[in-house]
Formats: sequence, C-alpha cells, structure tokens
Amino acid sequence: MKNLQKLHKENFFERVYTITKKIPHGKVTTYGAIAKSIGSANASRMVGWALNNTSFNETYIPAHRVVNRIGMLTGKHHFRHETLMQELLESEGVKVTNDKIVDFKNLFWDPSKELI
DNA sequence: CGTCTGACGCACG
DNA sequence: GCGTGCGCCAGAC
Repeated sequence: MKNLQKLHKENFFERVYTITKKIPHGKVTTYGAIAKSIGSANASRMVGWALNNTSFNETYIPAHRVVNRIGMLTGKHHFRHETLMQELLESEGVKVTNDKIVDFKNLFWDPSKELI
C-alpha cells in the first residue's frame, strides 16, 4: 500500500530522531549503528542527512552524540559553530582530541540495545 | 527522468 | 596502514 510506504519514509526521520534522543548523556554512537537499528544498514548516509534536518526540528536532538564509525566529529561543520559539537561533548564529559572522541570504543552506545 | 549530492561504510590495491 | 573508489538510499534540480 502506498500509504504504508509513505509512512515508512516518515518513520525514517522519526526513528533517527527517536534513537538519537535516546542516546544516554555522555555516550555516543555512529551513523552506521543508527542506520542498522532502523533496518537500513546501508543507509548510514541517510542518517547524517536526517540529522541535518534536526536543525529545523523544534525538538532538541543531541546530534553531537552521533559520529562516524571511527569516532570522528565529521559533522561539526553543520552546527551553528564548528566548535559547538566538541564543546557539547566535552560538557558531557566526553573528551575530544583533533576532532576525534577519546576512548570512543568505551563510550560507544549501541542503539540496537534499545529495542526500537 | 537522468544526474548529482551527502554529517557514511566498506572493499580493494 | 593508508588512499581511492564505489555502493548505499532519499531528495533536490
């Protein structure tokens, strides 16, 4: 059914937002992990694209807790200020060096554990 | 309707 | 171990 497909598309954004908002304080996750948890393991690029739209979303979404698979802050240029992403992370106790999260492996939060 | 783009990820050399 | 290239899906033009 067409409506169902349309609903699915809408849920793509919804799920990305929902998962992102569930990221625990002081934890981080990856675009790929989010994509996988919403059923589209290869749609990691879409996750970043969806997060870019969070700027226009009134709801607060901690997009700064989402980085790429190696823990690098590749999306910092999309924040109001390039340093904002790092500042937000560090304010939560996440150390960042050279745009890279320190001890990323230990701070990684797996979205699939949340049973969306 | 073809083509390009993107806050990624992976295979390959 | 690093650089390059390609696939991925959805939207813009």
